[in-house]
Parts: sequence; C-alpha cells; structure tokens
Amino acid sequence: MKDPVATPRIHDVARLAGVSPATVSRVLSNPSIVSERTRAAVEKAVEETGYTINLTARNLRQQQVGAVLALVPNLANPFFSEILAGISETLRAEGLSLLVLDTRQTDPGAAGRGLQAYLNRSRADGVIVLDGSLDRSLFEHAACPPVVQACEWIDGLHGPRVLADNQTGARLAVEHLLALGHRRILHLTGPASNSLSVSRAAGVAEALEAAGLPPAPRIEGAFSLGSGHTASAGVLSLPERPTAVFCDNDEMAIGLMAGLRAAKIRTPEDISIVGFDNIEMSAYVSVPLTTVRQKRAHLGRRAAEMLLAHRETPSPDTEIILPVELVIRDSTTALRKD
Amino acid sequence: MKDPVATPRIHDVARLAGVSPATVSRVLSNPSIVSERTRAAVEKAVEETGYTINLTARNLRQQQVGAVLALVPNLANPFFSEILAGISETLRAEGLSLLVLDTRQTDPGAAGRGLQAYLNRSRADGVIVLDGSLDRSLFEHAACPPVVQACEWIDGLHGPRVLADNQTGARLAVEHLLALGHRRILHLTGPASNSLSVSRAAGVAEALEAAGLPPAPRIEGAFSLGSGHTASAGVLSLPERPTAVFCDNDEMAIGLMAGLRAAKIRTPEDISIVGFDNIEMSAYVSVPLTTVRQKRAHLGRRAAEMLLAHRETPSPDTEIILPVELVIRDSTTALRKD
DNA sequence: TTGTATGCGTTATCAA
DNA sequence: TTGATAACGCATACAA
Repeated sequence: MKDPVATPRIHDVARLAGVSPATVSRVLSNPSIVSERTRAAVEKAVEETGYTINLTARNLRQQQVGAVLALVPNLANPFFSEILAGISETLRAEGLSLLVLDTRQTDPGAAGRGLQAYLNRSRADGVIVLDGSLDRSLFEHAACPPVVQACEWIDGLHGPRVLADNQTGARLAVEHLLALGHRRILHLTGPASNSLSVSRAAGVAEALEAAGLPPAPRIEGAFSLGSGHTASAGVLSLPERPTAVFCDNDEMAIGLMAGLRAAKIRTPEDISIVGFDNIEMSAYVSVPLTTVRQKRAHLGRRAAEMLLAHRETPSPDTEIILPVELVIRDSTTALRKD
Repeated sequence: MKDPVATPRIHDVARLAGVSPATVSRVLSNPSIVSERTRAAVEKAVEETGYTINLTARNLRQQQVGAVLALVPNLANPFFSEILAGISETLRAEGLSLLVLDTRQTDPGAAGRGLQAYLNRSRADGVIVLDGSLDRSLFEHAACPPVVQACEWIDGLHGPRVLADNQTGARLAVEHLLALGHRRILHLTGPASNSLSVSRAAGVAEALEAAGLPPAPRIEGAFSLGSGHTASAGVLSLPERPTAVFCDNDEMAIGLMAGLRAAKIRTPEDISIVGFDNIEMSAYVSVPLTTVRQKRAHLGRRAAEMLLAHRETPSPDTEIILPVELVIRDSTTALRKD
C-alpha cells in the first residue's frame, strides 16, 4: 500500500544506485570522501528519482534549525526591508533561511510573551535584532539563540553589534548647517530612549559645542511621516523659530516639510532641513532632501556575517561601526541675513 | 557525561511529573484528553524545567515544515512589505513561521535555479507568490508545496489567487479624469507583460470606450521612482502632450511628478496625475497624490487564509477579488480650457 | 485515561 | 572507501 506519488527518500536513491543510504548522504554533503565511480552512480540515481533532501530530518539530526530570525520593528518600513535584503543575501549563501517577525505585531498586552516563544533554539539558529525598543530580558535566557544587534541596539544587552556611525552622521549634518550660517538649529528626534536618537543627539551636541553654541532644542517624533508632519506645529510655535532642522530620519523630514509647506513655510528659503538614511524617496520629493547616507544592504550583510561568526565562536562584545556620508541636495541653503 | 546546561527534553518533563513522555506530549498538543490531575502535574513540570518543545522533531514526526514561504519581487519595496505584514499576522495565529525570499536575489544567470531549491515540500508547507514575473514551470512539479498567488499572478499557473480589483481601480481613475474634462490621457504602465498592468490597461480601455474615446497611448515603466522620472521625458516629447497621466503605481507617479517639475510642468495645473496603491508617502508629497487605494495588509491576510484552506482541501482555481477605492487628493484638477 | 513501542528521514560513529 | 547501526526529539497506534 505504498503511495505511488510519495517523494523519494534517501533510501530509494540508495537502492537504485546499489549503495547504502550512508553513502548517498556522503555524496550529498561531502562528495570528496566518496569514490568517483559511486559518486557518479549516486548522482545519476538522484537525478532519476528527483530526490531532494528532507531538511527537517537533517536539521533534527544535526541539532540545528537552518534558519535565522530577524526581528524588525516595522516590516512596512522600507528602511528595514533593505537591511533584510542584505541579511537574506548572506544567509542564502550559507544555506540558511530567513525568518521575519514584525515586533509590533506581538500583541502589546502580552508584553512580548508572543515574541518569547520565537526566541528559542528550536525556532532559529540565531537572531538578528533590528529593534532597540525591546526588553533585554527577552534575550537573556539560556534557550535564546545567539543574538546580533543591527542598526539599533538595546541598552545593556551584550553581544556583537553592527551599527552605522550615527554620531558622525549627525555631526556632519549639523556642521553642514553651521557652515551655511545657521545657529538656531532644532533636532527632530525619534523616541527619546531610542538608541539611534541618543547617539545622534551626541553628534549634534558635539558639533554645536565645537562651535561654542548651546545645545539644540529638541522635538520628539516617532520616525514616521505622520510624526514629522505633526512636529511642524511644534516648530512653528517655538518662541524663536529655528532656521534649520536636523531630523533623525528622512520620513520625519519629509513629513515635516509637508507640514511646513501647508503653513506656507518654504524649504529651504525659510528653513533648511536635513534628514537621515537617504531613502530612495528623498531624492524625488519636490525639494530633494539633504541627508546622511548609510548603506543598509551592506549593514544587513555584515550583521548576518557577524551572526555566522558568532555561532562558531561566541565572540565578545564586538562592535562594527559602518561609515556614513552626507548627501547634500536642495533642502539646505545658506542662512539669509534679514 | 551529561551536559549540565542541556535544554530539557520531553523525557525530562515526564520523569519530573511522574508520567510517560506520551502524556506530556498530549498535554502540550491536546490537553482535553488528559485528566485534570496529570495535566496540572505536567504543566508544573514544564514550568519548573523551562521546557520548550523541539519544533524540528515535531515537524519531522508530523511531516510538515511549520513555515510558509513568501516570494516577493522586491523586499525593499514598502508595497510588498505591508502585504507581508498581513501574511505574517495570519500565519502566526496558526503557529506557522514566515520565510521570506527576494526573487531578484536569485542570480539571474541561473534562471531561477536558486529559487527552485526553495520550492520544495521539505522547505515550506506552502508558498505565497507575490511576483508575477516568475516562470510557471518553477511551480509545476510534484515537489512544490501548495501555491497561492497574491497581488500579481503568473499567466497560466493554476491555483487560488487573491487580487485587488485592478481593472475597476483603473476604470475609476480614468473615469475621474474624464469627469474632469480630460481627453488626452496617457497610461504609464509597468512592464508590458505584468499582470497588473494588463488588467489595469483593461480598466483604462473600458472607461475610454464607454466615453467613445480611442485607446490611451502608453509608456512603459518599471514600477520604480526612477522609471517614473525617466518617463517624464517621454511624456513631454509626445506630439500631442497629454493633459493627464494614469500611473500603474504611486512610485512611478511621484517619479513622474519630479521629472515634470524639473521641466517646469506643474501638477495639477498643467497636467493631472493619478497613481495606484495609496502608499503612505502619496499623502505627503508636495502635491498629494490622487490614487487608488488597496488594502495591502488585508490582501496579505486573505492570501494566508487561502493557503491554509488550500492545504486542507486542495481547492480549484478560486479567485478572490478585493475591492479598491479612489482617493482624490490634489494631483488632479479640472481641465483648463485654453 | 495512560503507557509502550515504533517510526518520521537523516547523519555520525564505528567497524569492516 | 563503504555499510550497518543507532540516535536526533517527538507524536501516534495500539494495548492496557
């Protein structure tokens, strides 16, 4: 009562080739230790049967999952998906699959309980965390697979990280504004506790200090178009209207420009704006955005590479800082002396 | 020589609870058939040991993978990632993982050979295809898991589909332009063979025919900002410049507006523009875009649901068409009679 | 209601 | 260089 359309097993290939299943296995995973004759015979049998390996069985036997989990705060954000593309590329080369989880989707009431179930060695061989707002305790238990943090990071959580040079990026942006004569510079940040916002604030402070200027006032946003748009009201209601705004990402910058435009404030004539990330759209908005470029796909690749290395030999708290560069477009201009 | 930090197995839980492994298994997967007493004891033991099930072993035993593969043409495109978010949500509720693969990443020289390795029952329990440009032969073999197509589709490939009502969307867009008095309407399409472009072209034709007008001229783009930008040159070089353009997606529309702006052609005063998709950005560009809204997360959820249903009982070629609606913003206006 | 025994498909170990 | 055997961890058929 055999199922006639059953997919072939390693045993079937072995029988056809006249060898043992062990030999077939060797041909597939370590061909060099098999004689040329038998290898050819096995390969022929594989071809004829259309055999493909059962990865679940292999993974069980080898005590691995064959997949890496990426934790992203917002799958719908192109910023993250480009990093994912880089991660995916590196993993594929190693025969690993990419599992993706949107951390916003875990019901908030459960406070990450849903997520916890995924942070387990039986679900993934490793985890790449792109969300710095998670609780470190989620990762600090024996069952959690090796973790690499990318882009954002969680305060106090150990392990390798790969980051863009956020501080330098922010410093370059503010130095650019200072060179254009701006002195009243506002910093439109992400959530206050966000690791990106913190290190970028440091870059802002660094530039201002070097110029002998007081710290920049801040408005807190949420990295979204909408929060940038909302921030425009805050900008306009300040006692001393800033002549320039440095935004922690391009989406807030674009949202802010939209809000200011609605209030008849022109960019860059009335206010200069700098973003961060260099998303593709930033070059196509009506006032192409001056921004800080980070290579997102590359960041993803590096993160995946770190994880692979980390799996072999649990490394200390290595940290890779990737360079960024300022892209000057049209949204910034020299301060007009009134 | 036992590893003292080894993760607990079902056997360890059983010993601690004083029951057999089979009973523990039952408590975990089908608690109702276990007596209350033993269930409590087992749950206590699970708690104490910190046991979590080994999914690879369960999957091997149950002859499944526990994951669904999504094939996206471009992970970096927010349009797709929002669909993914919907897919992921539905899958999680069923305890299934989401595997993501960017089809562009398969080296083109291998003509999908890399992809083929993933289209196997040992890699995924099902596949959701979001890329209509793939070859149907990739999916037409016995080893391929059940396939559901979403959003785009592959000509001639059987199986369930969930689509937005592309034709109606395009018709609504063009009817809107016609109502505003436009007669010279251009259609900026995706790649000519793309299923979305084909059905939207049908909607365009439908509207024009009903108005007794000849078919719209077309320019072919690639769904990208850059291709929309490039198309502006084509639009301006036409012998009879169109007074309105219907674009097959928002990104091309935004790119086109950017290109026209550079040529001092204003939207909507000089030319009306309609997009498709209603990406978040379309509301924040300098001339907020009139466009066709489709509910992407919902589409993803429906696709996942179809796949789950399709797994149980291989359904015929069912097709779900999701409604769309026109969102009128500022990029379209009544034709000015010169 | 619970326990025993077996097998899912593969690979690592050992012996030949 | 190859084959026999056992084991990875779990779930299910069957027996009790």
